[in-house]
Amino acid sequence: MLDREKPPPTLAEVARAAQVHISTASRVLHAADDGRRAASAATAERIRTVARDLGYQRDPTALRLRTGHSQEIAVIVPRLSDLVLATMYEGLQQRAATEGYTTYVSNSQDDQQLREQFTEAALSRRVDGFIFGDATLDPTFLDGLRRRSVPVVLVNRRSGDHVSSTGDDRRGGQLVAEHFSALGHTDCAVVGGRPWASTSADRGAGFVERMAQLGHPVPPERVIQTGFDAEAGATAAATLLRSPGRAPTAIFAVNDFTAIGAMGAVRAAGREIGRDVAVAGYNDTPLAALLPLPLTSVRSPMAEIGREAATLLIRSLRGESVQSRVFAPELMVRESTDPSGTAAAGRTDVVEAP
Amino acid sequence: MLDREKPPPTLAEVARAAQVHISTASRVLHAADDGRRAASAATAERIRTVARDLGYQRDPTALRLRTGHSQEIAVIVPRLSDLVLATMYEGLQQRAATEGYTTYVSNSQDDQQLREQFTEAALSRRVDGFIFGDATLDPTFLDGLRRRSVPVVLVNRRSGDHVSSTGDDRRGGQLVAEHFSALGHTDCAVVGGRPWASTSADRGAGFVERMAQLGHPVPPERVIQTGFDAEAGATAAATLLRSPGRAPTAIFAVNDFTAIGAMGAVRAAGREIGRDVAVAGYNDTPLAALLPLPLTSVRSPMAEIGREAATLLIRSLRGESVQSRVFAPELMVRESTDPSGTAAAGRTDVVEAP
DNA sequence: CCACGTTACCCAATCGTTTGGTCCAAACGT
DNA sequence: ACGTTTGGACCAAACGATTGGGTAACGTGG
Repeated sequence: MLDREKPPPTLAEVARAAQVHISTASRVLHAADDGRRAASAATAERIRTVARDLGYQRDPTALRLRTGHSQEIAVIVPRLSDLVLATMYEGLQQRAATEGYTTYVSNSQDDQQLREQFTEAALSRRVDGFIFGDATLDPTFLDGLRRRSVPVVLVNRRSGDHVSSTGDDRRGGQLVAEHFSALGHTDCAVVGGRPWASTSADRGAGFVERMAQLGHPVPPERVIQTGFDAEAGATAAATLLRSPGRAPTAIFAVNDFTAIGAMGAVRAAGREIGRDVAVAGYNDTPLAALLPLPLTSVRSPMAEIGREAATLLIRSLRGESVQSRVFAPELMVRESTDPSGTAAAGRTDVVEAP
Repeated sequence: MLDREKPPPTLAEVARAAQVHISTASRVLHAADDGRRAASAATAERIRTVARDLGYQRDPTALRLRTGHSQEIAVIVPRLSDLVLATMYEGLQQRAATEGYTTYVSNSQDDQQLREQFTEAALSRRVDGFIFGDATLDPTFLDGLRRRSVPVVLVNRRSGDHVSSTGDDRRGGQLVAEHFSALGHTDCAVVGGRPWASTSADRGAGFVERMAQLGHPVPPERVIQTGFDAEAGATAAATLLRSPGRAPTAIFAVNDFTAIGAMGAVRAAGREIGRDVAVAGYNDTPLAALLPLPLTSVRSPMAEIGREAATLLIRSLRGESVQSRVFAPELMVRESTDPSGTAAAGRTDVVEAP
């Protein structure tokens, strides 16, 4: 119970109260050098009780100044109001906290200038390492940090050969392709995302590649990358639906928000979702299952991906060598692609990834 | 450009290079005492150029140790994956950053034990102040912090007489009541929220109170408080729709996520949203307008509310006296309550709050 | 009785800043 | 011409911890 009125007790006060030297108290309370040089059992116990009684808590600021380690991790994400990143951050923050690290987070909005600005600011605050959730496929910026030997781990998006914790996006795209194909769709489209984000790029590539293998190639003009929000999905889908020639019968949106936008556009065009046009999303956000028309989506373990990112960074801060982790996705089939529940033989719930 | 290989230059190195005493350099570079005791113009300029050339950046850790101010703000929210809180946090973090404060955030999940745990942890890290986004109407916990003279500001939810930055939730509920009443609904219900959260309590109270004034009282069993997520909205709405007697013709969900859940339940019950049952939400999240069936919702300036919370706390840290801010809401009418656009005379967009 | 290894401590330097105190010289007022 | 102010700069003591380097006291084997 710290009180702001009178400042918290210092190590010196504890030492005085226990009638020992401050250094002895330090060694006893935080036996860094495995207690070899600590005090006798009796003295140690006395120091500990005094510390407890006084409510002593080591001042982290002084510790940092002395040791040079801030025990802080900077996290940079495109937007925290993106549920996917927020969830990953929750997992990451929780893991970091249990390992004694505190995290603090900034939104780069996928803007290179803001990204650099936050990075330099964090560096000047002497953070121990970084977790980037906003990496681009072009690793130039990250390579620069590596050259300055700044510890970095990526989350959600991969880039170059930097260590990352991600879902298997290519596989996720393939799962959707297999599902669409099984439902008999031969004329498909991909909406949303950005070419420089590995998530959407890999999801799209996996989808297109598998579709081609299955004999139904997706022409380039059927891949419309407009962004990650609902609005992006709406405009892309609207474009597809009024394109010359046959409109697609199935749309793969690279995340649930673009999927929701796409569903809106489908409905606005007077088509029925699921029946006329199938729509699938990605990430299986909590909303997907609860939408007025439940959305088929690829589930990736977002919190787990976040936790792993924190673990990877902390281990690499300890000098261990670490390598990227990739998490397997699952396809969750729902009415937006399969209104009558035919594909999964009457089931509308989990379909395991192979 | 800091490099992790060789440690960044210290003030002492700058002073040596500029041939002045370290204290002179300190005063010149960070004129705390309004420059009265600083150096001559020539010396000052010399020190500044040397500092720039060496890439000097003041070590925040040493600063904190010396001054006792951490320049840090702890933020505690129920869940960062809740878009509303995430958006407020974005605004708050941004404002804090421009004022030279860094923020760090934890999820309490509305659990009192976690809340206390995070608070004590932050206190032991010597944060300068707190912003709580998870306050309960019962101010006991916050009163305790005040007694220990810990600077606190609330965001989103109010509590007791603690300083807060919130939307005018009561007024928002009234707006929805007026809208429903104008559409001819006499039989309404409220779903979602928790009795101990001022947001949902005030929204519900404002709605019920105005509805009664307008001659259509809402019976207590028509107010079902189940939580804040989509699932909560779905179960509450399902209960209402299969209740004995007449089912309500209009549902006010205390936020957009519960509204989405409620819409799902309405559809699952075979009723048409907007025509058979009107549904309104709260917060006007970006999704609301882009749903397959656009959702009527009360807009509150979330980012602005967050920014103001940061401003209030920082000003109170500076010793200024501050008071709570309440932001006016606007009703955004869309198809989920008004499918043909009659109410707003053909318009489906903004209706200003009076 | 002495040399020596242990045990159980204490001492003091150090991390990078800020800031009240001191001091000298130049400027100033009368 | 002589005290008094003041601008400009230096000195050194903090802030709260860690940690390598002493050093008494004590037991023990030769």
